Amino acid sequence: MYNNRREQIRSMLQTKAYVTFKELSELFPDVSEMTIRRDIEHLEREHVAIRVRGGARSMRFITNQVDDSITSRQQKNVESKEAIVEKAAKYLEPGRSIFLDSGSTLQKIVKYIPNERFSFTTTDPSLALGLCKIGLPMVNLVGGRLDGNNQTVTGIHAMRFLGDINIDIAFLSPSGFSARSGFTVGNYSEGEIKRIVVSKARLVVMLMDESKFDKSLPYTFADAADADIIITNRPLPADMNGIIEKNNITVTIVDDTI
Amino acid sequence: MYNNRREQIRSMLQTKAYVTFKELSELFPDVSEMTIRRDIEHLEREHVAIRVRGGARSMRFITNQVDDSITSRQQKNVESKEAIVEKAAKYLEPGRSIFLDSGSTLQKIVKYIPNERFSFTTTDPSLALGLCKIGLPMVNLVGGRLDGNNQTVTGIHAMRFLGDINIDIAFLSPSGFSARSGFTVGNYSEGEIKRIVVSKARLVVMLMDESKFDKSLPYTFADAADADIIITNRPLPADMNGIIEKNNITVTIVDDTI
DNA sequence: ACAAAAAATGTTAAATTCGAACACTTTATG
DNA sequence: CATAAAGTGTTCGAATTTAACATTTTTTGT
Repeated sequence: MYNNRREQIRSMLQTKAYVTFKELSELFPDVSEMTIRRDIEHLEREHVAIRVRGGARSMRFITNQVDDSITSRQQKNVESKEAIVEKAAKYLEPGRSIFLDSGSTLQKIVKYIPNERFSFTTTDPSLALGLCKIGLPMVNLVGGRLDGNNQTVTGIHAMRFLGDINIDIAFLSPSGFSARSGFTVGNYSEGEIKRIVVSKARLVVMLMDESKFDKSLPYTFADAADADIIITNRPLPADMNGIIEKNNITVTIVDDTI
Repeated sequence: MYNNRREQIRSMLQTKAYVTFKELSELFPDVSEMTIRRDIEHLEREHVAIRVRGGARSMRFITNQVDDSITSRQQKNVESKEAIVEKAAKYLEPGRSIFLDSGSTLQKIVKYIPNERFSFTTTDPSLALGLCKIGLPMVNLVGGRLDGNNQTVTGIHAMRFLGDINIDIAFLSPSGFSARSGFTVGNYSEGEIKRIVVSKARLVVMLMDESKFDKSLPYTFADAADADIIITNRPLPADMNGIIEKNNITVTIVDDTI
C-alpha cells in the first residue's frame, strides 16, 4: 500500500523540516530506497516538499522561513516597531482622515487598530490590503508609480492624488532624523510624497526606532518644526533636546522589552 | 570581487527558476566551481535560493508555486485561467502602455510576462506588487478606494487617475458575457472603472473562461462591439456567433487540458 | 598604518548520491 | 478479463558533493 506510506511521509513533513532518504528507508524497511525516492518525487510535484541532495525539505518550513526573513531577519528592531505602532494606534481618532506611511513600521499597525470608523489613506499597497482584510470600509490607496523595493507609490500621479485628499492626522516613518537635516529618507521621489503629506496634515506623528537617530539620508522631507509628536523606543540623543523643546514636540518613549 | 558575482547570481534568480553550478561556472570562468557552490550556500542562508543537486532553485519561484497551489484549490477553472493568461501574454507589446484588470485571472499573468520593457497599469494592488517583484521598472498602480473583496480600486479618485493615463492595450476580465447584455460585472463602481478603461484603450482584450458565457450581471461596462479580442477556453455558444462576426472580434480558444 | 582575524578562494581525492535501464508486480480501467 | 497504468526492486556506472588543507584577499581593531 504505497498510499499509506506516502501519507505518512507527507505528515512527517508537517513537523519535520528535513528528512533524509536514509532515515525514511529505515522507517519503511519493506520497501527499497528507490521507492522512497519516488515517493518524494511525487510529494515534490504536489509542492509538499523539495528534493535536495540526500533527502527532502518540507515546503511548509521553507515558506515559513521566507516569511520570517521578509518580516524579521532583514528588518531590524521588530519588537521596537511593534511597541511603537501599538502606541501610535492610541492617537487614532475615529471619523478623522488618517494617513499611514509606507514601510515595515506602519504595516504592523493593522492589528492594533480599534474597531471603529476610520478613514485611512496610505501609499503602501500591502498595508491597504491589510486594512481591508480587517473589514475597514474606507481605505484609500494612493495611486502612482510603484516602487517595489520600498513598497510605496511615487511620482506625479501620487502627488496629484494626494493633492485631492484631506489629512487630519499623518503617521510617518522617516529613515533618519538628525538635528542638522531634520527628517530624511533615502530617495527623492519618496521624500516628495512625504513632503506633501506633511504639508497637508493637521497633526504629524513621526514613528521611529532608535536606529534612525542622528542619521541623515539624502532627502529631507520635513524639519523638526513640522513634527507634532515623535513616538520612539529610546530617549533622543541629548543634542536634540534643544530642537525638541524649541519646536514644542511631544516625545513619547515606549517600552519595547518583550 | 565576490560581491558583484553574488549579486549577479541573486538577480539571475529573480527571473530564472533554476540554475546549475555548471552554467554558473561557465558564466564566471575566473572562479572555480567550488566558489560558485559557496556563493549558493550564502544565498541559501539568505533564503534567496535552495540548493538542490546540481544547482539551486530560486526561492521566489518556489513560493509562487506554493501560493498558486494554495489559492488554486479554492478557485475555479485554474487551469483554464492559466492557459488563458499564458495566451494573453503573447499579445503584450514591449514599449506599449498596457492595462491589466483586477482579479484572479490577470493575477496569474505575472509569470508569463517576458523579460522586456513594458509599462503596466493596474487597479489590482496584489498584481502590482507581483509585477514589481519580477523586476519590472514601470508599474503604475491606480489609486482610489480599495474594495477588499474584489482586490480592486474604485471611486472618483480611481476614475480621475485613469483619466490621466493613456492605454494602448487593455486586458479585462468580465464576470459575465451574453448576447443581450454584453460584458458585465457585479457592481457599479467596478464597472465604472472598466468602462473608462475600455473607452481609453486602443485594443481591448477580454479574458474569460467558459463559466462566464451567457451570464449577465447587473452592470454592463462594454458592448460586444467594444471588444477586439476574446481569449477563452471553449467555443462561445452558437447564438453568439452573429455578434462576434458582426463586430469583427477575434476569438482565440486555448487548450486548457493539463 | 599595521597586524591579526575573518572571509574568500583553489585544488585535490575520496565518499556519497543519483539516475537510467530493465524486469517484475500490483492496481485501475473499460 | 485483458490491457494499460502505476508501483517496485536491483544494479552499476556517472555525476555530484564534501572535506581538508593551502593560499589569497578583505575587514577590523588599535
